[in-house]
Formats: sequence, structure tokens, C-alpha cells
Amino acid sequence: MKQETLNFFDKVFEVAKQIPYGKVTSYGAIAKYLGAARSARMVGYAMNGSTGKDVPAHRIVNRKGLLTGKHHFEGTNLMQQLLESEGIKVIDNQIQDFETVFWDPSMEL
DNA sequence: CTCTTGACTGAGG
DNA sequence: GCCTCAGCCAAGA
Repeated sequence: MKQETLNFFDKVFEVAKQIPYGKVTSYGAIAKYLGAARSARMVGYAMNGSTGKDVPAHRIVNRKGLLTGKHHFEGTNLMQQLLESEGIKVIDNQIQDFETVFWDPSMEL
């Protein structure tokens, strides 16, 4: 399976889909796993097309555990609602116990 | 090809 | 610990 054949966006989606329930990760972690540690911005950029797909974009936050991408969701608190539904505590767009729920693809995969 | 934009990150003050 | 600046890279116009 040559992942090189996949577009950068597709790679991001594949990794995002592998994020376990009740866990979150950062753009940089995904980018690093894809071999593009400096392309964290691209990860988020790619997520623009995540809506409508099976990609749990709500599980992806920035390195601070802040829901920077919530503005790309339909509602104003939809992203937070989804995370809380998975047992992740979120207060004011900030994930609580971020280290506990953090999931690093380059570490687990 | 060049310029702009962006759901980021790390370093410096 | 917070704010600002610069670097990073890919896609779209």
C-alpha cells in the first residue's frame, strides 16, 4: 500500500479516522506522522474538506488543546459538544486534562 | 510561475 | 505565562 500515492489531504483523513474514541491529537502530531512535521498548517487546511466525510475533525486540536477549528463547524459549540460526548472535558474551547486524552499517531502507530 | 491564505508551531521578549 | 514575529508548506487564483 503506497501511501505516497495518496494526496496529502487524503493522508490526513486516514490518520484522523484512526483516532480512538475519547482521544484527541494535534495538527503537528499528524503532520509529523505523515513525514511533514512542518506542515501542521496543511493538516488543518486539509480538514476543510473533512466535513461530510468520516473524519472526526473535532478530535483534532492545536498543540495547546484549544479548539481553534471550532469556527469551521456548523454551530458555535458543536465541536465542544462532540468532544464532551466522548468523555472529554472542554471548557471555553480548552480541553481539560489534555495530556490525558492526547493521542499521538507517531507514537501509537 | 508568483502571490495570498491558512483548523500551526517554536522561539524570543 | 502571555503576546508577537517568523518559518513552515500545500493549494487556489
